[in-house]
Amino acid sequence: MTVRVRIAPSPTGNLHIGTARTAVFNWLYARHQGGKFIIRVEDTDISRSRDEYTDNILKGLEWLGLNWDEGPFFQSQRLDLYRQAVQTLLDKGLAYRCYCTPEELEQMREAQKARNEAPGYDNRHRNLTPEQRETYETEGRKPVIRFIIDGDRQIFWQDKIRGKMSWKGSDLGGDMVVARTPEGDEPFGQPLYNLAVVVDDMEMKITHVIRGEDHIANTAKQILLYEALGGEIPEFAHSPLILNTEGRKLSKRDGVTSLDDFKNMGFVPEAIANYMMLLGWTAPDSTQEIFTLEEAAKLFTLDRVNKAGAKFDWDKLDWINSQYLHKMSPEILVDLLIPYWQNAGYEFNSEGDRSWLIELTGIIAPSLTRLSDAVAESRLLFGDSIIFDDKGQAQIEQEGVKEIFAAILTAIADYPEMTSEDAKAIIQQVTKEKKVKKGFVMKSLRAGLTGELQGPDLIQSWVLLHRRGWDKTRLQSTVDS
RNA sequence: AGUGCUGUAGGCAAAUUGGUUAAGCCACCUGUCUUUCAAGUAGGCGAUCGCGGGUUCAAAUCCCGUCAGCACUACCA
Repeated sequence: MTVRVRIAPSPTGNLHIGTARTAVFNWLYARHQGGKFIIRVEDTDISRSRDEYTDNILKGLEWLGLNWDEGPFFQSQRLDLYRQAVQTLLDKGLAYRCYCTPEELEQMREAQKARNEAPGYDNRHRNLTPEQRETYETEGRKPVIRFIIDGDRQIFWQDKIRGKMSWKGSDLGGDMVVARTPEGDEPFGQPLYNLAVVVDDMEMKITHVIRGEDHIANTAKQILLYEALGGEIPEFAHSPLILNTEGRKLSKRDGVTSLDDFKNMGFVPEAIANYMMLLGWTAPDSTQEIFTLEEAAKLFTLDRVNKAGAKFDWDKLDWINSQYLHKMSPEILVDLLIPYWQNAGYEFNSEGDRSWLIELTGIIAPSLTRLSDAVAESRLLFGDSIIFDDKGQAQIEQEGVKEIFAAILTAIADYPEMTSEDAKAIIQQVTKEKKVKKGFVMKSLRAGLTGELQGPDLIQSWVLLHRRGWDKTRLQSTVDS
């Protein structure tokens, strides 16, 4: 039997980080098993679904590296299938028309709440007489279709992550709505989520449903639907949720939750995918944490997925991201950095200055945590002028600094092309000549060159500045001041 | 309110399924390197395994009880 799993996003917003994590787990499982990873867009709620979100979700999954084998399929194009299923349920007497109005239902729930009871439908229209039905029809009331849930039924399944699960029918909130109120003259309206999911999973021969634990209650309802429709019940695996710092389910309200947000903050897809898989899963040897999707796929099994929810930890994500940035070659990293520099308005030509930019990338790479850090890390190395911070300013105002700079300016005139060795030699020479400590020269030079007292390696920075003639303009401005 | 799930250091987590001082990573602290910072490297601090009983020579692991957190209870997905 070939394993077939799916990710079923709903296009009611941009790709959410929780959806991305579920997608990662599904992808890893499919690849580990040599199975198929399928995408199905659950857009049955037409009022909330939008094409731009679908686009965003698909692009996001692609960007993460989660290539799929089938789809994307769209539920909105498969409505007939669901309608047939609803009709089947009706024909078999497993579903019925409920004429309750939203107001009546609301009243019922409030009454239940007042009595301190769990809210749920009381199945009041399950056994309507033909006369009652006729009355409602003539009143012009349009029915929803409800699927009968046997309160005495005990539903079991063996969850691949949580083990034995058990649910009682009477705790499912009453007979469930599977089709909405019809808009026009149809016999029933838009089929709903739980039904569509089951119909699709049956039809697409999904073997393993891997999803978040917020779907546990749905599972019991869906199993009943599988039985009613005569489908083979797949395996279920409910992963823990991603929690915010307060320990609640991460939601849009927490601000940064869409994959785009993470992308814009300077995280690379490899790092995000890596962190996502670590949220709940541990490799067999339990010590390795840096994995590409392909590496993890070789080791991924559901029984090593943890059951407890995991709080999202920015520090850890940052660290993982830095690991990827640090081992990336400058030739590749530079292309990721260029947009940030452009955005910052730095002075360069992405083609003409490419080799210079690659060199710059090599210098600042070790200090990058996020791509966006490149702006601050390289700020001191762009432009013919500089801005001094307090410490830098204090340094160049010290006795003898201008003379040192003048000597250096004289020296570099002899070096149209200056190497690191040349730079060191110049420093050595000036130190001797001015009879000062080498540390003083270095510190002053750093201040005169970058305006600050700390930053990337001084020699390398200088060589870089020299190649664009900015060391001369910068030092000269101090000498002239 | 019901139902379900979960509970190991600040965070992520492991523990060959009862057996020596409860792994590892992030964060934090320190040394080292670089005459700067970061990175790297070496080391360190931090947990009476939610709590209370019980079984046992031995329990994070088994049993009973208890508490807490979260999720779900839509004509959303």
